[in-house]
Amino acid sequence: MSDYLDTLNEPQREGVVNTDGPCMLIAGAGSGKTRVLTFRIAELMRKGVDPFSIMALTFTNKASKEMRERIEHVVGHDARNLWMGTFHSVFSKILRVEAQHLGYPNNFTIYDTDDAKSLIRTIVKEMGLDDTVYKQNVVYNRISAAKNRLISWEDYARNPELMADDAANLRPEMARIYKVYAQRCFKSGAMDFDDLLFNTDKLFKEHLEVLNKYQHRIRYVLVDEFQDTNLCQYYIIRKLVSVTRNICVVGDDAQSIYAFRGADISNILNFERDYPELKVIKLEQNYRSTQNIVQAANSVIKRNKAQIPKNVWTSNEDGGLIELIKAVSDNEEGRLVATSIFQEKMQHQLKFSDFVVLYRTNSQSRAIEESLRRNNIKYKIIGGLSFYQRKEIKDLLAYLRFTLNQQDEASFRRIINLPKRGIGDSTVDKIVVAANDHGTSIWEILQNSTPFVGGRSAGPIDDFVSMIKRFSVEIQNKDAYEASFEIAKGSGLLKELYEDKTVEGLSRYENVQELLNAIKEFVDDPEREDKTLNAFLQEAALVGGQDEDKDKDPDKVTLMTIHMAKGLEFQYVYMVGMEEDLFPSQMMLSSRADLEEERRLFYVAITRAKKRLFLSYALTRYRFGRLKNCEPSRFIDDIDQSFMKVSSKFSGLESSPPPTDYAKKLVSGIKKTVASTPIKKPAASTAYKAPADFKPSDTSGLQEGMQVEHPKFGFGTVVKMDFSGADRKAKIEFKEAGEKTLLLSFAKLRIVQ
DNA sequence: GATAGGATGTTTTTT
DNA sequence: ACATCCTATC
Repeated sequence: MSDYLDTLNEPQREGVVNTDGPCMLIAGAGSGKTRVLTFRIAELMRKGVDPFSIMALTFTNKASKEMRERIEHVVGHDARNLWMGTFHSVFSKILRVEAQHLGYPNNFTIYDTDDAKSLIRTIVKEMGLDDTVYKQNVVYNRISAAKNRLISWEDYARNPELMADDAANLRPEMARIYKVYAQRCFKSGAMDFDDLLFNTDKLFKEHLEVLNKYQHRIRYVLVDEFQDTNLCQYYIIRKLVSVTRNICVVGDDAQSIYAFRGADISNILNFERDYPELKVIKLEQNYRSTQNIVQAANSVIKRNKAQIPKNVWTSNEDGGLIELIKAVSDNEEGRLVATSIFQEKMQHQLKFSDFVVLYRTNSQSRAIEESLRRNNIKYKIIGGLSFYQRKEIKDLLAYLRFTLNQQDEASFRRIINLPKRGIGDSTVDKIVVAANDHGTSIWEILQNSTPFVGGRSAGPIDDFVSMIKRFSVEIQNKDAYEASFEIAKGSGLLKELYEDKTVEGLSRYENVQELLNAIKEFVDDPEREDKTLNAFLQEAALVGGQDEDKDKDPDKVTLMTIHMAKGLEFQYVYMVGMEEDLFPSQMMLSSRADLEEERRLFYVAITRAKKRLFLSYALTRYRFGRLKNCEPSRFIDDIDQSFMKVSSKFSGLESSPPPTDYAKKLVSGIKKTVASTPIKKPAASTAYKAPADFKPSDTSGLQEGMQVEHPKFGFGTVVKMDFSGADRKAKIEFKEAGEKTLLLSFAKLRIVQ
């Protein structure tokens, strides 16, 4: 534990050793900032600082988990006593203890973005407003931005600037929606993600004795990815450290890519104003990338105006030049990337896992996936829906939440008619309106619903109420797992999913089982103190549920958006879709600030690469179902051209080029015209006749990319194998019948090749 | 009150 | 292209 200082360079060492007073570490890409942060915490503990008085805040669960592990590696078991976690989880823990000061119950519910948006939608409808003007996304973002800037609904309504802005944008009722939304959340005993921070600030502002308690309890605060903090987060930490002034923030203004969700880069740019005695340390040596990559990245970022001057350098080798790949179409782009990956892998004896394909938008993954599949290159996609966002999971969680908190309107709306029990939307609206009119709660109305709803609904409502009451008893008498299991059964959710024998239904059933397993694991975890269902729900709400990588084959090419790649590194990086309007996104062209954020995003993409970087663009691309002509991105020109070369072997102009997709499209277009009547899919599936000698093959060795024949659907290609559940599934793209997901234990498949 | 088919609106993402 | 949401219909 004593020798870690020897492994650091001078600025890193300074960042570790100067533990007291305000400190800002400006950490260039690949400069080892996480190491500094972990060693700094270790150093504090070595000096005898109680881990209970150190708070380390991150933005993602992944980052906090990683940091905790690294610290534990250095200081051992004591690390678990640190206040360490995401902003949201750390402050929701404080709020759970102090909720009563704000008039909230201790078991308040946490609304995720979906819950919040659907509540907003019902409110907009209820107020009789035009939901094409007051779109849920627009309203949500507006309210969220207000909370991030510490503007309460009261402040909002009396802020002339905001009101004028809303009036100018023809949405004058925004302030009223904010007000109703805030009140409804409060009445529901619920906080959305922004409330967790907004209310923490409110708590500290309005209850100085509480603030004082935490100011003395927490002596050191460290913030990772400081460039991503919003005003609200900054105010909270500033209040917390105002006694000790022991605040250390780490960040890189060049990698600030989250302004769209409230991150305020001025926090980092103006930090010194609040702390004149600030010690600024710059970590400028890059240990990750080659000379060419580091310098190319520098040449890009220097085109931005708003930034802290720094000089990122490396002593690494020059490395290969950055290659530019031109393609005729998005499909050809995919193919060229796949070919290049294959060649580079062979030539340099690399693993698939050394490669990443980055894109600006998720929709770009399709063309890439297809070509990787065709070339038998294994890949995985990071991102998309997380476990806790699936409908069936949210449904069961809503039952659990409502059983614990019967004021929760969002959960109530979700489960009242699920499974179908004859209580429709109009009845639900009547109940909610009655509760609001009488100044009472939904639950009160439900228990005596006859005066408010049509006679037909009264019976089912009574049944619902007694069911929830039964569940409440279960929760008091049983542990979280057993109670949840009873609720899943008793509500009819499990039964309904069990009876759905489609592949999707099966996987939904398995997902619910998996949720129950997670609760069991939670209950059985000997390290956990609070094993209540409430604690589980709080945690579940705050983990994005990045599905753990328990993949048995880790050697795969990674596909993801640039945003997801932040903080990661790969030997080879393919940045695809380098086209105007796509990257930079057309929506980011309106202001200089937006374009600069987009350029920082490009900077992040470049600096993920350790050895080689490839950029590619296509001249045509399908977007929103139409073929579009594209121009190369201006960002390509942002790179100092001395670090680049245009790839000639892939330019499609060589002697025997494979037929381009463009050419294929022409051909298929001609065929279509000749056939003149487009064949409808159902007609096609009946047209196929299985040969008389059809014999199903043994499918135990079935793999992605294999060609198969099905007695009903005809010929197809295996697109994806799914081993996650008890039953193996295969997603197959049939030539005539389209894409189907089949259970291998049932499906009769003949392997063609 | 349930359901099927038409209109609609599409960045990025965490909590 | 595609998913989601709303509306017309049973």
